[in-house]
Order: sequence, then C-alpha cells, then structure tokens
Amino acid sequence: MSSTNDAPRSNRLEARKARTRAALIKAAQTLMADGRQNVPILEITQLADIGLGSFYNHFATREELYEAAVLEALDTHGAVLDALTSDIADPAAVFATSFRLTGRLHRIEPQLSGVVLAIGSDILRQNSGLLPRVRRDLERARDAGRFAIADLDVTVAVIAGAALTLGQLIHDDPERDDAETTDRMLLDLLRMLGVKARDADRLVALELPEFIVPALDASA
Amino acid sequence: MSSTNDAPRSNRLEARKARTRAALIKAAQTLMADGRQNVPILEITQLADIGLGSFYNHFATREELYEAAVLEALDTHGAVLDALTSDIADPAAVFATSFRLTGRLHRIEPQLSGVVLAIGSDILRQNSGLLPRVRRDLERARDAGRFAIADLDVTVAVIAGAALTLGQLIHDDPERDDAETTDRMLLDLLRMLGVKARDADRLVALELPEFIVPALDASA
DNA sequence: ATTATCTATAGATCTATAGATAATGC
DNA sequence: ATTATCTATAGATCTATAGATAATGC
Repeated sequence: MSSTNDAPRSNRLEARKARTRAALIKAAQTLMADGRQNVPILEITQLADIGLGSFYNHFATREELYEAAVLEALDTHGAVLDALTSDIADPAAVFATSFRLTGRLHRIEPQLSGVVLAIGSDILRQNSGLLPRVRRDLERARDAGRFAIADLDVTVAVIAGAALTLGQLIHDDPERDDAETTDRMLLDLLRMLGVKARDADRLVALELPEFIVPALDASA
Repeated sequence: MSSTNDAPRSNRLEARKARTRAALIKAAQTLMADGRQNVPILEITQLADIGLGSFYNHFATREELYEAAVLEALDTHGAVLDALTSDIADPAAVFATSFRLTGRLHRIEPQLSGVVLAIGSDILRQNSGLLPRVRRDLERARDAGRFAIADLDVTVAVIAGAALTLGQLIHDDPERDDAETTDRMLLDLLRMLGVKARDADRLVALELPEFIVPALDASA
C-alpha cells in the first residue's frame, strides 16, 4: 500500500512494450493516411517490423488499434497547438493563430493530415483532440467580447467542418498555396464571427510562432 | 446503322437487370448508412435478396458497388433539390432554400444522410452531386451582387464542410431540432457571405417548398 | 522467474468462378 | 436462342492461438 501502484515495476520491460505499441500505432497511422482501412493484421505488423503475435498483446482487433492511432494523432496535434499559442493574450488571436497553424500543418505533416482527414466528420464525435479546443477558444473569445456567437454548438460545427475541408483542399492539391488558402478561409470565418474587416486583417497577419513539430516522426 | 444502338434490345431483360443492380445499390446504401464498410459480398447479396453470383454480373469488387451507391445517393439528393428550387428567382434564396432543405433531409431521410456522412469530406472530390451545385448557386448569387465572395474555392469548401458537420449534428442526435439548427447555421453562413442581418432573417424565414422525396425508397 | 516477443499453423472466412437453372425473345 | 440469375465449391486469404524463443529482473 505504501509503494506507488502506478509506477512501472520495471523500466526496460515497460519501455520495450511501449516501443512495440508505438510501432503499431505509427504503422496504423501510415496506412490510414494512405486511405487503407482494411489491411490484414500481418501487413500491419510487417510494416511495424514486429511479429504477428505481438499485435494481440496490445490490441484485440484492428479497429481497436485504429482508434488508438486516431486519438494519438489528435492529441499530438492538440498538444502542439497548445504549446505554440500558450503565451498569446487575446483569445481571438489564439483562435486565429491555431487555425492558421492547423492549415499549414496539412502541408508540413501530410501523414498527420491524412489521419485527420481519414476520420472525416466523425471528428465531431471525438471528445479528445481538436474539437474541445475549438470550443474552448471560441468560448473565451466570445466571453471577452471579441466574437459574436449566437449558438456555440452550431458555430463550432461550422468551423470544424471548414477546417476539415480546408485540410482536404491542401492535402489533395500539392500546388495549392497552403498559407494563402488558410488565411483566406480564416478571413471568411472571422467575418462570420462578427469581427470587423480591419481587425480581421490584423489577426490574419500576426507573426506565427516557430513551427517545429514532433508529431508522428518522434517516438516517445 | 439505321436503328438506335443505345436502345435496350429487350425491355424485360433490361428491366430485370436494372432491378438486380438497384437492389445491390440499395443494400450497399443501407450498409453504408450503418457505417459497415467491410461486409462480405455474400451478406450484401443476401440483404439484396439475390444470388451471390449475380453480384459479379454488375460489379467486379465491393468498392465498385460502394462508389456507385454513393453517386446514386448524391445524384438523387441533387435532383430533388433542383426540382424543389427551380422556380425561385433570387439566387440567394435558391442557395438559402437548398441549404435549409438539405439540413431537414438529414432527419427525413436518415439513410441518405448516412451515406453522405459516410463518404465524409471526400465529398469535396466528388464531381457529381452536391458540390457542383453549391458552387453554381454561390456563383450566381455573387454575380447578382447578393453575396460577397473573395475566393470561390475557399467559400465552397467552408459551406461544404459546414453542411457535412450539420448533417453529423442532426443525424447523431435525434433530440436536436433539425430545422432550428439548420437555420441558425445558415444565418452564420449568410453573415459570412456579407448578407445584411435583416435580409438574412428574411431568407431564413422563406416558406419551404413541399417536401416529398422519392430518395432511396422508390426504385426507378 | 517473469514477461514479451516471435514463428508456425489449424481452422474460419471470403472471393470468384464453373456449371446448372430460370426467364425472356423471336 | 439468348441472357441473367442461382447454387455449390475450390482455392486463397486471414485470424487468433499455441508453444518456442528471447529479453529483463532480481
């Protein structure tokens, strides 16, 4: 009772297990980003470079793995945005900057982008990751008198949907200018949120924080 | 050469073939609406009440069938909207009415709704069905000086994404008032499109055309 | 001694076709 | 006579586990 129950009983065993799990999740994300949902488990484990049997030490079904892969990707993206916008005071600027970073992320991290697009509008059901963040940022900006929002649920839905299709536009067309497209869409959305044109222009022109993403490449 | 090559050589054979194909498409739409993408072909044909072998007379793979099922659903929805809005003069009113009907359709036709949601933001890639319609309606309203649109591609993306997540909200929550939710979202979007509040209120309050949908129930 | 991974495989499941049957045309 | 559908099934594919092997703890 006196010792912590949560602490791993041994470091290397835990680390090894975590590596295997991370390899599976990364393989699943790669496959999802390529739009491949029905891949044999053997192919997943080969891509992850682990034995087939090890899969079942971590997940009972392929669906379980895919769900974990989605949550991991969304959490990663959310954490990155949080870190990059944590020292911005104006809640409207937090929202605008998060949106602009998100759009650019689709070009910088096409794999993360592909995972988000693969789950599509199911993202509205996800409780973790991006959606609660959008809601939180909008709520703060509204309470600070920066945004005019009649129905928060509805406005969150519009912005989540717009962010999704924005990703689709950028992800699917390598020629498209990600920054320009993102900022134009943000101007549309800020007008919807009752922001005056001059203020909106300023929000869209703010300097962006340095953008170094650990994302999917680095394992824990 | 003198006789038409396109005409069916025999009516009943063509009709029988079309019935089988329609049964397969309807079964696929039912399964898609339930979120079941990886169903054995035998189960599809059993649901359609046809022999397993007949599947291969019409489609080479399950993916081919599903693609046809999506196109059919989108075309049906598009045709319904066209018919119901054909005699509206103001292009802004055509857009507003189409949007309001689309939102309500998610409640009236949950199966059609489920198919649209299942393809998610891939809808942006679809050349048939809803997207060209949105673009056309927006273009007309812009040219008539009714809407302010800086970048048509971007604005189409926002509205398509919003329509998608609107469907998600209504489809997933039977308690939610479909009409109220839809009209509130439309008000948001009209503000984005530069429509004055009084005008927007009027557009959202227009009487809706009678709403009798052939949709997925009736076979051709 | 304990825990996780790996390899090999039995059994279940699915696909796609061959050949028989039924419907329609003429 | 022609065309489409149906039934039965061979062969391919996949899942999930059993048992062996390797890594770590103490």
